[in-house]
Amino acid sequence: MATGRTHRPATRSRGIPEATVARLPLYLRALTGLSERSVPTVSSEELAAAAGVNSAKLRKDFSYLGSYGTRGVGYDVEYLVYQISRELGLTQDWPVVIVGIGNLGAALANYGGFASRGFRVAALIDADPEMAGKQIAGITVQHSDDMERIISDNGVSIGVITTPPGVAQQVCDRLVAAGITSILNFAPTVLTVPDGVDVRKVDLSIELQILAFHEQRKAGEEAAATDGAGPVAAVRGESADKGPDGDVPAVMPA
Amino acid sequence: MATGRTHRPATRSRGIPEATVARLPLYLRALTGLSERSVPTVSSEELAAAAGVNSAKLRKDFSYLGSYGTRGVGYDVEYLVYQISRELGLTQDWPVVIVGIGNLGAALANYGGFASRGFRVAALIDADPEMAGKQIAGITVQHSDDMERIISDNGVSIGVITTPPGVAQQVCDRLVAAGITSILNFAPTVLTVPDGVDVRKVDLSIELQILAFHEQRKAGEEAAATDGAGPVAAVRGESADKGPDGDVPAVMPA
DNA sequence: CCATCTTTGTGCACGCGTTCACAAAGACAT
DNA sequence: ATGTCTTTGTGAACGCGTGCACAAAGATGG
Repeated sequence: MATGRTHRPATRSRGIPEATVARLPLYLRALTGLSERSVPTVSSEELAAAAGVNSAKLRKDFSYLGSYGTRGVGYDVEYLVYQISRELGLTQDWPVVIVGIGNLGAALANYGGFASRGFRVAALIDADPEMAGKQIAGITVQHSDDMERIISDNGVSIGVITTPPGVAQQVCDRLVAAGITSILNFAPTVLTVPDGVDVRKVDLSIELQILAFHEQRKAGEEAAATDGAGPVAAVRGESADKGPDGDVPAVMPA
Repeated sequence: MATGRTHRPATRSRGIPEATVARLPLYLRALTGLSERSVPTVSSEELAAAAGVNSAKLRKDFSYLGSYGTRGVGYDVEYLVYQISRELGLTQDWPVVIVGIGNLGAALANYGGFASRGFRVAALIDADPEMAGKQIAGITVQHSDDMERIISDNGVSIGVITTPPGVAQQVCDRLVAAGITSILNFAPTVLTVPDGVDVRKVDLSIELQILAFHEQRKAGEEAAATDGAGPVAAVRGESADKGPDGDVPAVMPA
């Protein structure tokens, strides 16, 4: 049962709760904005509003990092920017490889937010020989045959997977074997990795489906309020063309 | 003062916990795979493995939907696909607009996963007059002047924002005013919306920063284990708790 | 029909995360 | 120095999510 974990078992990294870690980048972004406007200090209330969270939560989050505030005044913006950056490991440079240079991979390569804060796209890798040699965002695409060498030579530890789902696990395995220990997965697949490797997934389809759920609920409530007749009347008409996959009529067994 | 919750206050939609809703798409994907391979039934253990979750959790999740399993046998794949699809509102068609047709917006427009299950890109909208009229993924880009009409005419209730952060809030406001009630936000900004509007955000930069945190932690532990001369060498003084006083090096990550 | 075996559905306990509420700490004015 | 005022840092309560462990339910075979 060497099954890799997909989800971190709440390791409680170093006393800093996972939920707090996930919010630190949010605070950092808000603080950077203040820093650019030369705001010297900020209260937990103000910063919380800017980050869209509860102020008590923010204070508790910061308390895990240490006592960096001054009572009666607030937090020193520059100092806090530095402390959070350091805590997140952004004072060093993280080389990143992107594997799978389709539309999404190319978009990410061009995405400014990548380079902005401690991350540097060290290489773009694709399995298509046609792609190799092409320039994207000023970076030459390399063939996946050289994956291991590229990762080793550049000391890369973070990989981004933007391949089709069919090859994602296979790519993942090679990345891990080559020394990658953190993966950001855009492919709609459950990746299995050994212990010690972190995987975070970004799944557009899932996000949309969650929105659809709430949207449906809203429509249902609204309809129930206006009238009992059905909002979802023609729901299952749908019919015809349907999927490349064996999408089925889905009969109702008892 | 404007309401504007960014985070849903755990509405507990209709007895179905939010955490469960977030996992339903995962189950649905695994089930679709089984369906394509004509697997008739599946046990909670098998399906949980395929979805990368705990089997008890999966059973509990399904219990919120009803008692759809058969003890001693498992779950009927087709039936479950239908039930989950219905619960998520995927038996109807959801028209979606994408606003901001840069690299990312174009990538999403081309993304197959969009159309695959209940979602249809009804329109691509951009503020640049140069973009208007161009064809992307077989869809003609329209100018943002027509945003309200497009949304109204097509009965769109879900919007995707892939604009630069500077205009995201403004675009969001217009979308909401035009009738959009669910937003998927890719811009690195905290969006403020009225009650009744759902926002989910996808933030590449934040995901990377979370990975960096864990990566740094791993490097630190490793270095501590192998003693002093770790691979990352000059990560930082780290050890002692810095100067408690305002001795601030304060780096400025642009 | 009864025994056995498999698998679901769930009661229960536990831990994490969130929020409230307030005492302690420091700034600032007099 | 002293009092007042602001804001932090945190103890404590609460609710949600998770996972264990098991009884109930149904299939299956004799």
